[in-house]
Amino acid sequence: MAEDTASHKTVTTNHRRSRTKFTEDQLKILINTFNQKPYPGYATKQKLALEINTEESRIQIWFQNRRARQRFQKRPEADTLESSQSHGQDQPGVEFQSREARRCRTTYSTSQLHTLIKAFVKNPYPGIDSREELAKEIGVPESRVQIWFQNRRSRLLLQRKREPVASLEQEEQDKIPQGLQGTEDTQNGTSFSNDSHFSGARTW
DNA sequence: GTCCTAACCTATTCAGCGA
DNA sequence: TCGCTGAATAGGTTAGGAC
Repeated sequence: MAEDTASHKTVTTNHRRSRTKFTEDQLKILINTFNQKPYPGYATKQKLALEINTEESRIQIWFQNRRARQRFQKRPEADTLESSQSHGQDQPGVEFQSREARRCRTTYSTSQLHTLIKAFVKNPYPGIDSREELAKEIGVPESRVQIWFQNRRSRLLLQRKREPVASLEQEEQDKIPQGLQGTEDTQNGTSFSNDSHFSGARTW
C-alpha cells in the first residue's frame, strides 16, 4: 500500500488485510488437503484452521486461489485433451453431490442489520479495520461482515440494472454518493452509481 | 522490474428460512 | 411455494513482498 503518497489526509491504512505468510509446514498441510479435497466443507476448513493455527476465512481464500491457479495451469491442455475428470471438478453442479456441508446460515437480528446497513450507506467498501470494528460491534466474525457487504453490493447492482430509475431515487434518499466520496476506503473513487459499475477498474 | 500469490472484487448459483 | 438473503463458486484484478 502506498496510499500516503496520494494524500496526506489522516486516512488510516484502512484497506486490505495484511498478507498472510504461510509457513512451509502450513502449506504442506494445505496442499495435501487440497489434493484430496479441492472443495472442502466448513467442518474441514475449521479443522484445517485449527491445525495450522489460522482463520477459517484464510483457508477459504487459499482454496479459492488454489483452485483458480490449478484451472489456469490446466487450461491449455484441457482445451485439446478434453480430460473429462478435471472438467467435472470444475463444474460446481457435478461436484456438488460429494461436497461437504456448508457453514450454517447466519441469521442477523434487526439491530445487527441496522448497524450493517448504516455502515453500508456510509461506505459500501469498508476496509479491514472497519470490517473488524463492525464485526466486533455486532458480534459476528469479520468474514461474515465481508460476505454481507459482498452480497449487499451485488444485490444493489442487480436491482439498479433492473429498475434504474427507482433505484436512483432510492439512492438520492440514502445519499449514497456523498457518503462514498470521502470515506476511508476510497474504492478508486468509483461511485456506486457509476454505470461502469466499478468492475475491473479499481485502483484502491 | 518481475513473479508469485494473498486479498479482494463482481456475477452467478445454491440453499435455508420465514411469510 | 416463493422471495429474500447468507454461503459458495468461477473468473478476474490489485497489490505486498521476495527475488
